[in-house]
Amino acid sequence: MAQKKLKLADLAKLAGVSTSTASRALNNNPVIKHATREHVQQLAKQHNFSLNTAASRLRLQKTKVIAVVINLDANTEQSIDDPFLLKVVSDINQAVNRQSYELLLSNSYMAGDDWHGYFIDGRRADGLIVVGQGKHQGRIELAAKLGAPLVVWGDPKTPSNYPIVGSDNYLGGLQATEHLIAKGATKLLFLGDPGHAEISERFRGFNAAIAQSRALAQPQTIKIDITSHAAYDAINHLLREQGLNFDGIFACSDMVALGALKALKERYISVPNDVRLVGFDDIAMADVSHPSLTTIKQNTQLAAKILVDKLLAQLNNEVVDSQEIAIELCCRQSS
Amino acid sequence: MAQKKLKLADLAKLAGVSTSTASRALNNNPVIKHATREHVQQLAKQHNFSLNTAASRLRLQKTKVIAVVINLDANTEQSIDDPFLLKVVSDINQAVNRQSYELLLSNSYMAGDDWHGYFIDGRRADGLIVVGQGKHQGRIELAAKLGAPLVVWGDPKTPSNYPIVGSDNYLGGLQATEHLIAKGATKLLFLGDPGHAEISERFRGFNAAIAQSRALAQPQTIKIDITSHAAYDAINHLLREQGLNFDGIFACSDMVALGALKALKERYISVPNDVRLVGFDDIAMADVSHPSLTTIKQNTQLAAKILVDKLLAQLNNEVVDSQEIAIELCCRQSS
DNA sequence: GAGGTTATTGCAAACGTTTGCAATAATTTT
DNA sequence: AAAATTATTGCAAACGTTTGCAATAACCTC
Repeated sequence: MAQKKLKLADLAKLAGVSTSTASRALNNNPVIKHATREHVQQLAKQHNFSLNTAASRLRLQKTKVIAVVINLDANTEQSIDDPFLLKVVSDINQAVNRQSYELLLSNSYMAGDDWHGYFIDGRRADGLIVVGQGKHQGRIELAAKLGAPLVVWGDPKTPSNYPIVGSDNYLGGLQATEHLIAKGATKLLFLGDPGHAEISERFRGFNAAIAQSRALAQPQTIKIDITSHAAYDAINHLLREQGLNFDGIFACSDMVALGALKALKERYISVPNDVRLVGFDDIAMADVSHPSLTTIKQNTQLAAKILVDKLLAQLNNEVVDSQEIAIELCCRQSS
Repeated sequence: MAQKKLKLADLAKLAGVSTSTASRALNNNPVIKHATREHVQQLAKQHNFSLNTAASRLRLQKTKVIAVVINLDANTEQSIDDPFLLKVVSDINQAVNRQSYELLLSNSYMAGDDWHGYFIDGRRADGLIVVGQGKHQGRIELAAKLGAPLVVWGDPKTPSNYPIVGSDNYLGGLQATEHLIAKGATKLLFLGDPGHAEISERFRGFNAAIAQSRALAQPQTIKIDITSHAAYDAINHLLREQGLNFDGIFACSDMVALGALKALKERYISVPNDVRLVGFDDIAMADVSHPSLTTIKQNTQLAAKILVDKLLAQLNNEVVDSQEIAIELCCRQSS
């Protein structure tokens, strides 16, 4: 029970070698004789020895930690509870671990405004992954300018002094809308908040698809918070005020789509017969919903891997660029 | 741009005081004259100074970090993607931050089997919150025995040498089932995996409710992985083989319930008219689904706060017990 | 078997804080 | 105004690693 913590010097004494040798043995330094290395390592295992990372980090000046900052606008309802964001974090966690780094989960509450100071100078992490571009990029820009190794999940088309990884939102919006049109929709509705960088790209794709096509009614745009609740309310409101004056919805996220779907089903408006509906993200619920949701799938697993790779490349002093991840239309029952 | 990192000694020199004084000034040590403290702090702000946490942790022998370990059985499909678990993690994150601790997100992949060694001896964290009791408690028990400050999200009724915080699963199962019966269900079906500690309690409640009641058919139990997909398959299989031989389902989680719901809706079985359905958790989707899902709400926010409080109490050498969190029946359209 | 190489180990310094104790400066008491 | 007290500050050690360099041990070569 809770015996005194073994330090490297103790382990070395047990093995009958110096601390330096023990250190090198544990780190598989090839300069150490095979036999002694084995001996030390076996002893370490036997006594459940673990290095003091605080000391190690101090000495090495690196932490083997990557901080993930959830960067949400204070004035939006889209929260850390958003299933898609959580999925992104979870995938990043896996990717980080696979590179044997650890993940410090953080948010602006803890980190304040000077992320470089807090994480990098403070030696809390070697680099930052920022999830969520937000509407204002000030803090990210600042951290990047101060030299923080950093990579952002967001809209890759945004000009920036830091690399951004994210889906091809424009193409996603375009394909989603083309799909709606192909399925016969003529009166289109966009549901989302074009104030967000990523969503504005989806919106651009939406408009481009409509411009390409002929004989379509003027599309409607409803600006709402990116939550299912806001979508539900918005659709209810629209139906109440103006009746069913649309036959195709491109929702900026699956949660938004599902909120809209609920409002439609409650009024016995058939999806996809009366209204075709396409979402964005491909969260788990898209497939479980009934009707299942046609959506633009974001490959978060691949994105997570690329985010981490790009961050590690920066730690390695390489220069890296923004990158777009291919999206994929998942055609299901709602369209 | 990326100038040399300021260390405390440098800041002290700037302020014209010794390192000790600077240190005390930054830590608001009352022994320091008010004027000098202000001076040092203002200088620190001005130069974006941050303490090197590695050095600080080494000296103080504590990290101000809490590790959260996602503890899932290797052989189950329920994954880190489970929306409910992610919600729990997210709520813990908030609670941890509110106590000005940081959150190290981890899993068995990184931590190996000796959590005490890895996190505590390794000075990666001051304490552990284990999310998910799993089917086997070996690693948790071991860590606790070795003296790791630790608290578990799981089934509080499980006898253990460590505190467990979780919902009153028995009562939840009981109330859910009583509700199904009150709504007229007579042929009940339990959907889940009683091998899990928490779910076995829900199952016990399910059976108790049935035992209390008269004139009910023998209930069915289908053992499945805790995923919507498994539930969907199971219900489909059951309907195909035996037809509709139940009129009430208690699903062990909302994801399971939603999977079941989809299978039912695809065969035009009315929920709640033909089959009443109750889930567990109250994830965001429960409300968005159509029909919306009656469920047993787990108060994850409160639970997170309690988990953190109990952990900090342990760090303070207090002895803490397991604790049950009250659940609440959320009656919606599916029943 | 002496001289030269090479393989293996150990010494000691450094990473940047915090803090007990001693030292000094400021204030009060007599 | 000297002595006694108290309020501030500084010195130096310690936290536990890692690593450049020097030292030793082992092996070759002729």
